[in-house]
Amino acid sequence: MRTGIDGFTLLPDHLDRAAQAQLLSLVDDITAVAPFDRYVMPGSGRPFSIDMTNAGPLGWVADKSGYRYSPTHLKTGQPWPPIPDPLLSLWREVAGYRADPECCLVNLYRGPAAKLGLHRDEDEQDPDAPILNVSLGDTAIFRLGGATRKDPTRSFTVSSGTVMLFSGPARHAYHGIDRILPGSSTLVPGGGRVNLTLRRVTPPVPSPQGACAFTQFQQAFGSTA
DNA sequence: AAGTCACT
DNA sequence: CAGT
Repeated sequence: MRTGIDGFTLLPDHLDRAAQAQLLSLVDDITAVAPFDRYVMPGSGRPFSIDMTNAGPLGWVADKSGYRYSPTHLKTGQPWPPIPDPLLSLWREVAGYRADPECCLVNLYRGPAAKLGLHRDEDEQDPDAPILNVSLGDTAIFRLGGATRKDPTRSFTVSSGTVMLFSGPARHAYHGIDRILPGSSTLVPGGGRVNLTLRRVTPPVPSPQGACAFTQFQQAFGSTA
């Protein structure tokens, strides 16, 4: 589907109700191990308005010191649970990337105050891998801009089962969630929206360019010297 | 500022 | 609703 920004793909209703319910159930399994957390913003220490957790070898975290990827949950200290197979399958089907994602960030938007301001995903070391986004539950008003904060933005709704892919230029585009439309879905008990974003964090080996055998050896086996 | 708001 |  074309939308104005190169590399952006919108797939409304890509997942049927059964698939949505399955993913939500898998999110329950994730949060049983890695409970939702309410991060605070770097510097200000003000809390986000949404709850977050992760699956995968690396999880996106935030605290007063900054944004980063962590192999463990900030509060429990435990590793994140693995990314469920159906999500890996979805990535392989839709993302068109040669390596699997390392992070599934789970965002829970609940209540009228839940939003996420315009931002770019720029904490990943692999700048080329696409980002895959899955909407579950209540409809959100999503905003998509461009490469800089000054670029024009436009908003549109994303309902449960919608999948979005950000590749190429859209991979680094500003985006955010303006608000949630309460009561727009019955999928999430008690209402709310669950958003999943699948990210590749580290560059896969061997790297596409710079295919130096020694570098590949170092990347594969680690360098201790 | 992965924020919030008032105003056009 | 989009921009400041």
